[in-house]
Amino acid sequence: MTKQTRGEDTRARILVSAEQGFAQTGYDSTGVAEICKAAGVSKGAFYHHFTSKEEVFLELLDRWLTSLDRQLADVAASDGSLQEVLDGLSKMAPQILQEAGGQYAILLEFWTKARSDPKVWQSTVAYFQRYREFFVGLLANTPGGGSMALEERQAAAGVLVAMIIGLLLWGALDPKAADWSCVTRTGLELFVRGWQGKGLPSNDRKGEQK
Amino acid sequence: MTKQTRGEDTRARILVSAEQGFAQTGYDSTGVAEICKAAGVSKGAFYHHFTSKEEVFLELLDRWLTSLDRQLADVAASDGSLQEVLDGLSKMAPQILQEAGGQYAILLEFWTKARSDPKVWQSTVAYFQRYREFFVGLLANTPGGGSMALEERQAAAGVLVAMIIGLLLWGALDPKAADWSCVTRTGLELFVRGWQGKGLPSNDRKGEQK
DNA sequence: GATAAAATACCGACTGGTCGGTATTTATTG
DNA sequence: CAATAAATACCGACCAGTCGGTATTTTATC
Repeated sequence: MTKQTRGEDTRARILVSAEQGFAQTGYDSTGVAEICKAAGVSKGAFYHHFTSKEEVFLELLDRWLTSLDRQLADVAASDGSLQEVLDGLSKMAPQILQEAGGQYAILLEFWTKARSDPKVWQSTVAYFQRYREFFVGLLANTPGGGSMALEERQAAAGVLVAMIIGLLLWGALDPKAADWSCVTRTGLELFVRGWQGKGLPSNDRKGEQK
Repeated sequence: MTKQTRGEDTRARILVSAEQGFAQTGYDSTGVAEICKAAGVSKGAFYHHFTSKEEVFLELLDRWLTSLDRQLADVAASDGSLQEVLDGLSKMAPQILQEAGGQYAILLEFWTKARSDPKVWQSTVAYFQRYREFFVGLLANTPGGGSMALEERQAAAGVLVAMIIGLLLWGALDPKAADWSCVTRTGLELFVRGWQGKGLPSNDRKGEQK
């Protein structure tokens, strides 16, 4: 093993162990010593590759966001309709939510730390927004969606993102509380139906009561 | 001031300061000394009234859940329809979300700590479920809702709760990102429309009518 | 291609400071 | 003079980060 690859390997092992630690017990309660032990590496090696524990965290966040961007770009490039994209999301759901119980639990850590760390906050909030804007664009392509006021589309897109956030959080916290992929599918279905019925003034103003 | 009232006052001040601290900077980064200082109280007083920092946290959680139960009971007792209840929620939203940026930020702390503390986890998860079950009951009272399979109602109720969770989290994290009461209203509207259109195979299969 | 020099990867004992919690003392009330 | 409430000084565990030193690989020189 050449020197360089060895170094890269060590670095990678540290990142993996840190991610596991953060995901399982949180940033604060995961000590550097612990990470090192799990990675089979000394503290010296740790601080050889990273200047601080926080730097490790930020790199993990960065990697996560990058992969997210890639996924988003993929979906956006496919140029599908709302229905298609949400169907796609539906299909991705089981896999993502599967991981949510395990590795994706680090999501919670990102959101938690966003409160105290401005850098993390900015990144976190920014990708919420990015997702929302993405959906705003999508909604404009639905029948009647183009004529909708921007605010309405923004609000609806916000709802969608909030729903996804909620599902991820709840799913990560309590994977066995429900069949999450089923709930996700239902949520997206309801959303689409609600949105498509929005133009029509039918059932809302006077219609039902019970 | 009698001895007893003095004690109660001290105790209350500690709780308030602790809540503020936890909400603003999180459980871990809020030291006991800090809480005491904010409350204008000594460490001795703190440990006179509480056996540990964690006990304070659990009491705050307990109070929060109790008040939540009360609200839930109120709404349930009113025996309203889905529409009415969600309208009620819509009206409560501005107030709650107002506080979300400030005091309700402690919600995040509860959810965070739920990951590492089994007690907190149990409580947290339990009230998610309780809320969901509440909505399941409500959904049964909608036109056509009674005939719906239990799983469908559960999934839909889960969606609703997830949406609310997402809105609270996002709203607490970034109060200025949107007009949250508007987004909430939109979300509930979309949900109701989506749910009421659910029985009918209308919009997506073939034509449309109601 | 041998050898010296430099750079890189790594080790682990140690430190400085933080923080939850305790022990002891002092004040206040009934 | 009890007994409760509150203040102060202090302890010990823990932990992020440091530092002096070693081992291994690469580069330079002849």
